[in-house]
Amino acid sequence: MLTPIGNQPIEKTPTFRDAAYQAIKQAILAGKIEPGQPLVEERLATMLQISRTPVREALAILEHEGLIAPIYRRGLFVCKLSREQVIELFTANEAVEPFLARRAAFYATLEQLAALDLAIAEGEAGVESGDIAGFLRSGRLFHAGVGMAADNPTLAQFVERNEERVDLFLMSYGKAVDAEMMSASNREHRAIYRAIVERDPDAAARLATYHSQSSRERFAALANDGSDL
Amino acid sequence: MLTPIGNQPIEKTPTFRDAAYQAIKQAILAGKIEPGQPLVEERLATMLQISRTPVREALAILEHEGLIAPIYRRGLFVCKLSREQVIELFTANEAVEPFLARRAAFYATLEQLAALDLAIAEGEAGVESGDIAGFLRSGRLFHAGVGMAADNPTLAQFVERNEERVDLFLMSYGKAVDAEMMSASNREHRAIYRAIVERDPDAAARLATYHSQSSRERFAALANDGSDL
DNA sequence: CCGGCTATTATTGTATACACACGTACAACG
DNA sequence: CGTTGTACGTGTGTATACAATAATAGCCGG
Repeated sequence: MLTPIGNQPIEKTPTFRDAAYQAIKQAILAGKIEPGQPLVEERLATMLQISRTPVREALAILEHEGLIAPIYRRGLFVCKLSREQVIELFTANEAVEPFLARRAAFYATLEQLAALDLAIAEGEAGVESGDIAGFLRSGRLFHAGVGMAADNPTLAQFVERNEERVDLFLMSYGKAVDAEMMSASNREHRAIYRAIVERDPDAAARLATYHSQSSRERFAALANDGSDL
Repeated sequence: MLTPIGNQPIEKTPTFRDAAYQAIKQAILAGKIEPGQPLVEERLATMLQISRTPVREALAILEHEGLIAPIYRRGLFVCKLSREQVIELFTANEAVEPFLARRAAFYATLEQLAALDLAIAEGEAGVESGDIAGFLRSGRLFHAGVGMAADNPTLAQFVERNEERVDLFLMSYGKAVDAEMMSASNREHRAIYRAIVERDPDAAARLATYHSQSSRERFAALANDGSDL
């Protein structure tokens, strides 16, 4: 929690804006909003039982985050990134994840390790049941967890935002994500987790590098044959 | 410029919100708003000759960026980070800057190199004239320039945002930033620049690592003796 | 049947109005 | 003299009203 003065925690703000931000973001990431369809402010407002004002403020933030984008006086749309933009996001994470994994091996608390374990388990469950959105969510949970364990909220948040945008892309091309890719990703997550548990920073960093790169390569390969990517 | 569909550039949105965002952000970064004093929406609105609505949307974004923070129903204030939070930002940049410098050595165009040169010159001028805000601004320009040259806007923006927040902190303790620190920083910038010009990725990355670390250490040392840090 | 023009509608962008909470000043009271 | 309660002002948080523009439907002519 960010504070104006020093870092003394302040009371949470129960504003409609924050609630709308969370609700809309979750709706987008859960795929409940058809990509390509506009996010109509009035509709969102009535759904959330509030007025357009806080909805607009929430949307302004989501736009700044890069999840949605406006066409002037036409509406806001869920972002459809280009292949190049997605690869850029993968590359960005490549720079950060090894750093985070290394630090996580130093600083992770037992609770944080448990959270990682849980995220991996959820991912494996997602593969079993073929729940792509759930699988992707667990992946975000894992990477965010590593970020938190690395004791650097700034970087953790950065990685999480990138993952969100990538996942949003992958979801709209859900058919392209196959079980083999998902389980490969899970295996790599578990390997990173083990290195962190064993407090082996070099291995954690190395495995994170490998995971980042192969994620990007898996995507690039997929995007090359992909019909409409 | 981010787009909803694919990556076809769209017409710029001439909204008051964007104008307010830029204006307020610049005002904050130029130190024109006394830290500790609240940002009163009505005042900002009358200054910019617009209503509170777009001002509020701009402020919501700035809050999300971490430049300002609210106290519920009391107002928005320019963030005063703690020493730990600033070090966290330095650490975050440490993870990213070598990566960017390395890539910049590969991808930088001549125009981008010229921009870097200009930024460094501006920094040296800032040291001469003792213009701390100008010096800091040129530093942001340099780092943002390396980010752009590295052909990864996502990472570039991340570094720039972190720099902004750090600089905001340094400005409020302006007296603590002495000429020796500034010129050391400039020297390191120029060294990185040279490595990029010579297309030497390893040297660029190494020098960027050194620069990031010594920046953090300079700050930490300063924050340790500093009277009221 | 189809293309172009106009009227209507829908939705954004902005302004204004209202409600509520917090801070302050001052008075009443112990 | 200190404390408490209350009235008032300031400013946020939210709702509503208005303006401008792009999409759409209807209409007419070919």
